[in-house]
Amino acid sequence: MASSRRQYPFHLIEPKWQQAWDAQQTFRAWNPGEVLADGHPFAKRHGLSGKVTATQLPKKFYILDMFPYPSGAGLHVGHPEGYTATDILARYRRACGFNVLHPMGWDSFGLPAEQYAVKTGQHPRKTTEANIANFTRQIKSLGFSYDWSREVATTDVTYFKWTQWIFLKLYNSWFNPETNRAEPIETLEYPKELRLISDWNQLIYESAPGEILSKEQENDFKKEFQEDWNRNREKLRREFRDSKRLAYVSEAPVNWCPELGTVLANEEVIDGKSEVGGFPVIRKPMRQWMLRITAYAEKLLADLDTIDWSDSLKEMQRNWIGRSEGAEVDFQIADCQLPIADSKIRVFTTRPDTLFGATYMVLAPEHRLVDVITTEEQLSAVENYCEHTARKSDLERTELAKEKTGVWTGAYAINPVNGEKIPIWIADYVLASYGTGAIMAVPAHDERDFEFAKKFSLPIIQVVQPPDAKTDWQGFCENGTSVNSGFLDGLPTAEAKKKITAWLEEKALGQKTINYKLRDWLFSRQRYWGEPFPIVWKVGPDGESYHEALPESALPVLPPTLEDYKPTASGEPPLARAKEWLNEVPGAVRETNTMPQWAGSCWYYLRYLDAKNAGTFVGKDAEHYWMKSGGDKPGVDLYVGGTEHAVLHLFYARFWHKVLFDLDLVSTAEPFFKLVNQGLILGEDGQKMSKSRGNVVNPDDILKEFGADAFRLYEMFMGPLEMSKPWSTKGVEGVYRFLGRVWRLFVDEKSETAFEQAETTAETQSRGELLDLILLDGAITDAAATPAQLKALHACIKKVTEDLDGMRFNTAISAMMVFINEAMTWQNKPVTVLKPFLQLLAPFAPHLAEELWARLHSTFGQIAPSLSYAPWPKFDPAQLIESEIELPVQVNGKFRDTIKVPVDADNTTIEVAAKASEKVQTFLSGKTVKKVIIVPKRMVNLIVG
RNA sequence: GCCGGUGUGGCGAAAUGGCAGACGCACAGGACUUAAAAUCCUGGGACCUUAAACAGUCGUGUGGGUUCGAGUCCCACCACCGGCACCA
Repeated sequence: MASSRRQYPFHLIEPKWQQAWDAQQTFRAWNPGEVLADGHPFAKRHGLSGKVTATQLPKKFYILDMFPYPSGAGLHVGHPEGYTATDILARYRRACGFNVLHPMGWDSFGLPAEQYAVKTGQHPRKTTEANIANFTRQIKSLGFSYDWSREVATTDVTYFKWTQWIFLKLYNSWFNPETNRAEPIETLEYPKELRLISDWNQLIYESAPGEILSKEQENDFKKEFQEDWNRNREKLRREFRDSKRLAYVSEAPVNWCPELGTVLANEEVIDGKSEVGGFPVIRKPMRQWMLRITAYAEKLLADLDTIDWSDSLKEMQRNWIGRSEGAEVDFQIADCQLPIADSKIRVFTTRPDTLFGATYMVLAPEHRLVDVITTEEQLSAVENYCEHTARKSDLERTELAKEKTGVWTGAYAINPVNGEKIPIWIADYVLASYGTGAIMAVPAHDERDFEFAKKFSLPIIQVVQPPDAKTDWQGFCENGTSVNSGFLDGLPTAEAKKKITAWLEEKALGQKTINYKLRDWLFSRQRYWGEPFPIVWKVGPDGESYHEALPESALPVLPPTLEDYKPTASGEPPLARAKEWLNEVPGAVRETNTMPQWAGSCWYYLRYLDAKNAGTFVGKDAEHYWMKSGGDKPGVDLYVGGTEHAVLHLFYARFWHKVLFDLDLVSTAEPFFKLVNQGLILGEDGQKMSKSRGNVVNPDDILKEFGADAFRLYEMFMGPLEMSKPWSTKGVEGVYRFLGRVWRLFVDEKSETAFEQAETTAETQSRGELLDLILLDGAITDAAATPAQLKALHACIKKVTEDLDGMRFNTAISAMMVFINEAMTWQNKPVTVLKPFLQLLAPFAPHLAEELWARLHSTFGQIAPSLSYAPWPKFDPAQLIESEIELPVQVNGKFRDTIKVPVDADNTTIEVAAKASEKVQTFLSGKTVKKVIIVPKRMVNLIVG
């Protein structure tokens, strides 16, 4: 493939500068309190030395990439798209004088390494390390300006120790609805009967009000109470406490894949089958760790308004949270002999105004009361139905959505507004997990209820009149006016909702409620290659087991060494195989689940701030400087990554961050101020890149043939960052040619020929020195620039600067192409024009720019200041001002000609000039000019009739 | 079904309501070369006229509208991509 002649010796230039940046730690970012390296270009630029304080440091700019999972397949061309965009901006911001934090790391826990371990017995750490090494090589070969001293990997013990530590924080916190924030579990108030024995007098008074006890009686009471306490209350207190923690245990149905012998996350299940292997997945209840993310639903929703994310992304998160306002209403079960708690069915509805139209009720098949209310005659039918639906997966339930199914329980409920007896059905179109798991069915004004009612011939009563009389009221689900609704009649929907809700509250039949689709986060996986929980299980005096957190001093909890990484035959996680490890803590057994891959990525952006800190997850000063006090924007200034993480990662990370914020461990409510999703890069055929399609492009191949600068430039030139766009290797050649033209603008052609000849015969080792054979073009001088040259330069500065601010990389590159196309025609090339141009090019093609920058300086006997920290060129508008401008002339709105007029010409002059144009005259002849529209400096339009 | 995004030459794309197609790819012609590659120069939306050009007409998914003027703003629709999907 690489047969054609190189445009320029990138194969020597790129490694040369990558090594130089590495050796000088050019891109090292400095924290407050750190001692700057002597002579570091950052120190020179900002006139700093020695130990720096937060106030001495310039403004921070935190620019972050979503760190990759280091897969065995290596980098694909999609990764460098976002990485290049952020790198360009990082370099640009450095030139603008910011203290830029631009780190990289590895989301290295994950299933592939584990599955490889199951197959081969190779420890996942080995696979992971090899993959990280390969990713590092590939990423470094692209010349990104990462501060590698801050590299983190979620699988590093020094990292996941703090992931476990944060888990302990979650475990040891509860969400206080009164203060509306997470608090240490110690602030939890227990119900009266569970309070600690802190005040005997109070206790004695409460158990025997009005009595005065003798000393003896009091002692007896204390003894008895203490014994009773020891028997029961400690356990009850613990259960109460555990039920409030942000990390808690529940029995939840999970996606169990018998074939793989593991539980899968929802996102790993596609169409009811495992993403890997395509094996069937069934629902199975298992003991699981959950995180109480639902407590943060409102904050996660409200704070979206404070961050600069795309509307579509915010919308996805809003949908995920699924907030809906409505009311809960209690329906009395008719002819009911049950205890009070069981005698009512509570429903959630967003349309309480339609209550008069409720003609039946539906319970989810899993609803608690199904067994209780079903009548003798209906028993077998109901049992049958429940059993049938239980066997269906979620997918089957929705797939069969077109055809509603259900069965009558034989029972009735009383509609609280009109006392009507309405039948209670069960149907799987009602989900147990949303709302109360029961609904009031209003078939006239709900599509699903309407369908169901038609199928089972249930009554349909109109209670909403559509605003347009022609609209059919049957199945009308929007807002209208209440009818057939007693005291609501005539009210528009919004008001009817308010009135009925107030009425229900007054009668204690219901209340206004807010419901969320969001569920708590299932946080445990039955895997080996994840963070072990810092949790042990103990057995209480009653023989029941309970969980307990390990102390911070027990961190990190390391995973055991195993021979076999498969889950046990009984379906227990692989960690259960390590008998010794399991029983390491005296009197306790370790938790054998591990955390999901999302755990590590929930806080890595914080670890970067202070990656080496052994004493805490992130130092306070570093956190405060980078996240809050040091810059214009709170949190990460710019976060770039793919849409595939639009909900999960970005949602989970926001949640953790908010908990840490509540616990006073971070200083902002949101982690990522601005977020941009880069678009997908498709294959050359316009299809998604995939091995099976055979359209995958390997960056290594492109780099080898065209170099890193061309690769970077092409990825940015393809189109707007956020769009999906197809790859074109021909397109790479185009920008590669552009870089070649830049090179030829600067170098002497004869010397390059000499270099090429020398290179073919040279030893490999000495090839780097051969670069010295290449000389600068003699036309480059320190002569003054012409106005035309300055105009070309400043037009370019303006466009590139504006486009970088707006992240329009493709048009910035085209502006540089325009400059080069013009500069190629110059006989004299003033150094004062070429230097600023190289600065503009530097963020995009840093290796080539550095090389030429160094040559320009050395040729003119100067020592080159670091290009990476050279102040960004200033645009001078004076250089673009012209004495004459071209104006388009339209006749009746159609373009006919252009005229040249002085830039400050008045309207009369312009009108005369426009009418004088020959081409225009042909359209004016025989007609009168009725109106002249002149937009200063833009155009002229003559209206004729 | 709902939500979001995108529709512009052969292709990737560009255009604060003001000369549509900058820049690049591919293509064609020319220069250089023994030749090729590389490089440099030139051309190019469609149609119609023409020896050629000039001029002209049409042209930004479709149909309307606002405006002196619309790729851009408004209304309705179509297609493709992404997300959600019985959430009461």
